[in-house]
Amino acid sequence: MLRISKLTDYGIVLLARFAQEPAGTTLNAREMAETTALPMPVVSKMLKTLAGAELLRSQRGSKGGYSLLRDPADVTVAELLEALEGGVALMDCTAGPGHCDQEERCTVREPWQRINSTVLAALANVTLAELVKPGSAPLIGIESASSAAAQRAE
Amino acid sequence: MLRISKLTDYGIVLLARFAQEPAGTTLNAREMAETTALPMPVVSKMLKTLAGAELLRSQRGSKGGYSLLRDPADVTVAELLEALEGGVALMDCTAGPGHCDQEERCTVREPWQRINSTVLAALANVTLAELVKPGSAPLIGIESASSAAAQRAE
DNA sequence: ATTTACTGGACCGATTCGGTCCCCTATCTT
DNA sequence: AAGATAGGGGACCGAATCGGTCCAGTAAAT
Ligand code: FES
Ligand code: FES
Repeated sequence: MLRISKLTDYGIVLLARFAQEPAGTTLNAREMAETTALPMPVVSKMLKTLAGAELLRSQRGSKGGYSLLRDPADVTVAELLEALEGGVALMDCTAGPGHCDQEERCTVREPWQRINSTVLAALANVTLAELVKPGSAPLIGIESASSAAAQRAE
Repeated sequence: MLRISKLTDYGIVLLARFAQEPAGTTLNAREMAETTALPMPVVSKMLKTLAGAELLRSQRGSKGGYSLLRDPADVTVAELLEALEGGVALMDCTAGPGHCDQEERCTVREPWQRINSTVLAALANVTLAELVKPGSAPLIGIESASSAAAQRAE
């Protein structure tokens, strides 16, 4: 259904939570679980993943926790998906040659590549900072696109 | 991994196959299986689905088969995904209220809606006809988006 | 009546998803 | 040094989805 996984969403929620704090704030898993009302094991798991992706810095031991490693304005949603879901490829075929055994016959392959690029571009154009601050939404081509779609619908 | 299912892809390949023929051409499941080199049961299943979605007209009996019901230039990729995968909702939460039990707390919900709209718009801007004819690719904002992403990457 | 071909749905193995648990190691506090 | 705290790594599990097959039924042409 063209959906990203719930876990990934949770991961992003967590990251957004960090982005709301002053830069460098350290929060531990328990605190995160409380403020997001998510089950502790899930929070822990996702934080680990995010740390592994070099998005969070982890600090062990008592008084430990996680802190945001990068400027929220520099982290794109595309990157997050990359880190949490291992890449954005609308279909196996899009990921590169060798994934589909009928790449020759297939006439739709190349157009899909372009579509995939478009989607990726859309995701790369939104940053973590923009996820936190509502209001200004500099999403590319959304008006032109939706109006075009509206025209088409007539 | 933000991917559409293989079956869906196959369905689109089949549809594209029809779009290449003169309008109204009737092809049966066996023929489709041959020209696409896909296993017959799969082809059959997807054709049924497509017929159910009112994209193909089905004709039973001997000399029967399927034929394209709509003008390829009027069918958008977004529609296809809608029909084959039951909607485009990046995450459960995006599909509407009541899917996620923390809609209140969640600060990322609304921004995601916009992102979802953007992706949807991108998909709604490509028609079946454009999938078949390569070359001209009027994908929205792809240059502006990729250049914006490039700027960001610096 | 026979043959062709779509229809509807059951069904199955394999993978992924969502989520939990446990043991280990690092660090801070006292 | 001892104890408490907190992350790291990974196994693990049930449930849902995915990819694909199969078959009994029905409509149409000849
Ligand atoms: S390349 Fe895989 S279906 Fe087109
Ligand atoms: S509304 Fe479901 S996670 Fe934000």
